[in-house]
Amino acid sequence: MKAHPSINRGANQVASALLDWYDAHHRELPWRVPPRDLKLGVRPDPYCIWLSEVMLQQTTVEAVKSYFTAFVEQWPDVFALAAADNSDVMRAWAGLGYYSRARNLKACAETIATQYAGVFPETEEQLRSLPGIGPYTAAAIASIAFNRPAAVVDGNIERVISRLYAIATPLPAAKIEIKQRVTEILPFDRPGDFAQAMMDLGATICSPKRPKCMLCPIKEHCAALANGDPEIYPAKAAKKAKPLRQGAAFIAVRDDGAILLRTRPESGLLGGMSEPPTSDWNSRQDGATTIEAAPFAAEWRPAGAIRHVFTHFELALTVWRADIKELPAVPDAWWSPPEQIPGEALPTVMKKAIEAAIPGATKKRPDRKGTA
DNA sequence: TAGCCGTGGGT
DNA sequence: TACCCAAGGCT
Repeated sequence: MKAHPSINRGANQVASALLDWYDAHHRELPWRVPPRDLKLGVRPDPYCIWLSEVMLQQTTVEAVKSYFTAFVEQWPDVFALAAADNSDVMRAWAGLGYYSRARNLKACAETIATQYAGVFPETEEQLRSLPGIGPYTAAAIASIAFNRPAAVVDGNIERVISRLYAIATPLPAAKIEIKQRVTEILPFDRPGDFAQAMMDLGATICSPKRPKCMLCPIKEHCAALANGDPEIYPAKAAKKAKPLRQGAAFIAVRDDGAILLRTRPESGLLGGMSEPPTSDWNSRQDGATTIEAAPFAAEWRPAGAIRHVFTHFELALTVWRADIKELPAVPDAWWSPPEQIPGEALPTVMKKAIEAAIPGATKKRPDRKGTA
């Protein structure tokens, strides 16, 4: 048999050992076709691979599972998703975070349906041109869905490779060298399984803290382990402190328990999601008087305070409540009845604010008549 | 290039 | 508690 096309023998040994480990120890995931089924000729559904990869961007596997299952059930293929209402997609995505992903997901589905006749392109270059698909996701879809030899580099693989070769250059500058190393050891017969094997290894063995090196299938090749301290890789630049922003949220409650909601602007923080009226989040440092930002005059009463940590700042919201009898006209807002509130496109921070004023209001609960 | 963009779980 | 981190993309 001809030698493997990889450049050096050590690289071949890494890929071979990793694939053997993957065959025996891979994770079972709702969107994954396991190696035993691939060998029987089962092909992954590109729609499911794409959907899962977008959901998994900066998001844990455990958080994604239930969302993925719900999405596939509600929208079984790219045509169904392309035909969906934007508001339904945002509601289904609520709680998963990074909401531009949901907007790009819908836009991508529409492009695939109309410009690609519902068939996903197979090359990295074509995939990369679609909304919400960057370098990582394009390579992941090309390799996992279409078994093309693409160099997949995510956070797991950055960690595995930087340890394997003891790369001292801090991220993100090290990404170029890391991608080159992945390209060198990429096995051309099973690129999809190789990418998933690297990610499983990073998630279960080559973890950020206290890696389980004794269980690692490629420990014999690991320069960081040989040097004595794998945990110091990957090197990263220092992080900046998060500023604190303050504001107020106004929970207007109708006689029947409905609350007033509005839609946030399409772009920016929590873009396109729903919320109770809020002040701006930098107007004053004293939350006690932000009542001036209320959407209309009423008997606003203090109803608590919440804090929420975003990626680049922390937010402290003073929550106000008013029980409304004569309904004021508020442009671009609507009254959401109690049974609809749990299904609204409410980000977690807004659910916290509502809960502060009306405990239990955002929780889904079984029908009382049916569970007596 | 670096800031913006969520959330929940682990330590 | 405070910090880190997760199958990143966009501007």
